[in-house]
Amino acid sequence: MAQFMADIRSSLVNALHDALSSTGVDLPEGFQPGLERPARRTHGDWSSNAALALAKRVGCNPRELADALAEYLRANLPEHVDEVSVAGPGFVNFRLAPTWLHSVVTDAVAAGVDHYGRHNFGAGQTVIVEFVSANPTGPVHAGHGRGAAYGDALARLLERCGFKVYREFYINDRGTQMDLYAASLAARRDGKAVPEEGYSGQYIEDWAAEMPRDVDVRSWGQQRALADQRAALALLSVRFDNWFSEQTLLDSGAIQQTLVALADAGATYRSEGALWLRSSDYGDDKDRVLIKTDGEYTYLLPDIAYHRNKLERAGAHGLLINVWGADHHGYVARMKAAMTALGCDPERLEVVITQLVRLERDGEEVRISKRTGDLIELREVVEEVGADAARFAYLLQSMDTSFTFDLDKVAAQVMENPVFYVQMAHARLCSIAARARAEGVVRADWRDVDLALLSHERELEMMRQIAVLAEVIVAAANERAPHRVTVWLREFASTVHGFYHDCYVVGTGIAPELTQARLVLVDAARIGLAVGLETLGVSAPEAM
RNA sequence: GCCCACGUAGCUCAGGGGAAAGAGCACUUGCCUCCGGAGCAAGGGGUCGCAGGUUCGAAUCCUGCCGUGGGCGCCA
Repeated sequence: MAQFMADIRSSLVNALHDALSSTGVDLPEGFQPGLERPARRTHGDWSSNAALALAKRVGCNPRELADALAEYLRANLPEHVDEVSVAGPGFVNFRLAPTWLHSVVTDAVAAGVDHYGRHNFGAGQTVIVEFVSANPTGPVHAGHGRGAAYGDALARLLERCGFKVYREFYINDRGTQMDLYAASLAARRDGKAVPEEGYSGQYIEDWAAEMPRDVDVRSWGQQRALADQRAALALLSVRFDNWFSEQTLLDSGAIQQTLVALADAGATYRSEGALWLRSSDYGDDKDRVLIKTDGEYTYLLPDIAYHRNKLERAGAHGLLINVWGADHHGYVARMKAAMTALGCDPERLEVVITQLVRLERDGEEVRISKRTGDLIELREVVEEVGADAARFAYLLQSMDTSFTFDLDKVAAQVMENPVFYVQMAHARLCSIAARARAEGVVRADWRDVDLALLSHERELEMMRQIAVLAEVIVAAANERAPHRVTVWLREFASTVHGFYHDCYVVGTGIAPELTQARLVLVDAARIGLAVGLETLGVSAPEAM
């Protein structure tokens, strides 16, 4: 599996190193020959720009250097390499032997869905991924869905890379917004107008109507909102390991301890009746208030205490990843400043900003507005389009782009909807295997099957892409970019449909040995699709 | 005004130092004796926002400008 990929890669890098030293090039400190997959297959399976990068230093023509490297490499062919060539301005291209692809297939089949594309470079490291963290003052809306799908997919990717991951939701269950929320609920229950700056929206009416008379409004309202959020997120298959209450930080004294720690660090001062954090000493634009003149904490102070708590739980080498909406980006500098003031490495806190979501229905924009109360709830979105389609749509693009979620298109169970295209590819592979069973084909052990029979371009392409998946998972995890997996899935599904169309597996005209080889390939491809879908948290149905 | 992200095909978006710019949708045209046609194949469609710079090489990195969205609270 990934083991093999690492091996082919390092074997090529080592070979390039040897070739370079044979030419007597004196290499810059720590030089690593570049090795990448060429955009065009005609350029080979792997390509190195080492000659281009070093030509100037050596003082010769890049082609000449590339020729010298290629000559050495041809005389000392690394394993699985069929051909070494020089092309373009001075690229050294490697073409691999089919044996390489055969091991890709057997690795995938041997590893299965649970182990293929699994890596262990994260072993021993804890990551706390905090996401959604909506206020407990109402339902989660469609915009939260993006953070929810993203946070969970990122967690899954990190888990596949060996990290110990905690999914965490921070509950702002105290402060001004909670007061306003409780006041709004009480007002509507009593048939009065909601207070100024209060919460309106239909859900306030509904919840106020179902609220018993003799309850603590705050507490009841909070439980009501949390239950609703939890249920809506569960509909999207997002579950948290920890729902962390801000109130517990007050109860445990953690906030007081944080104040003391900040004061000890000389990072606070009193001015104009408030307590300030010297955040501008630590990279923020300005200083920030921690305790208001009325004695109440700002949002920031408990949140600093919370991050301190998380760092402690994550351990010495632990990492915190926060997923915040674009409307919170201005908050990043002050939180990092606070972490720095407390003497911890700000690098251990990573904040991913997700750009906002635009909703469309029938090509018309649907406003996600809290003020008017006509927000589209996440629950509505999931109920309308389904959890799989919603997640796939949320994870289709980079989090850096604000994207348009078209409810009609995402809901459509048709080919133009990528999630069905990908799931269909998986179902088709399953149906081939089922067909083989129904036809009474006895599957040989994959170790006894001659994979050299797989020579159709569709088959070769499938094998190459299965190999790429293992790298895609690493890149997606390291770049915090689950959409890389989504992109791979779409491309791979396209190859699978092509294979399905061109390469029959069972049938009267198919040689039994070829059927066997293709059944193994079908299994490997099915595993690839299932692994990709699993890292996104999208189901891989056997039939549709 | 300052800060962040984005600007790539008609639309939604990949690619984020390398070789001739990609996908899906939409449009045009082919393909069902046979594992599900919910599919496959072919075609048209681009000054990669604009202008400089760095580099052997820039859609990609840097600077400025223009445009879009978001932020700039003792709200969260």
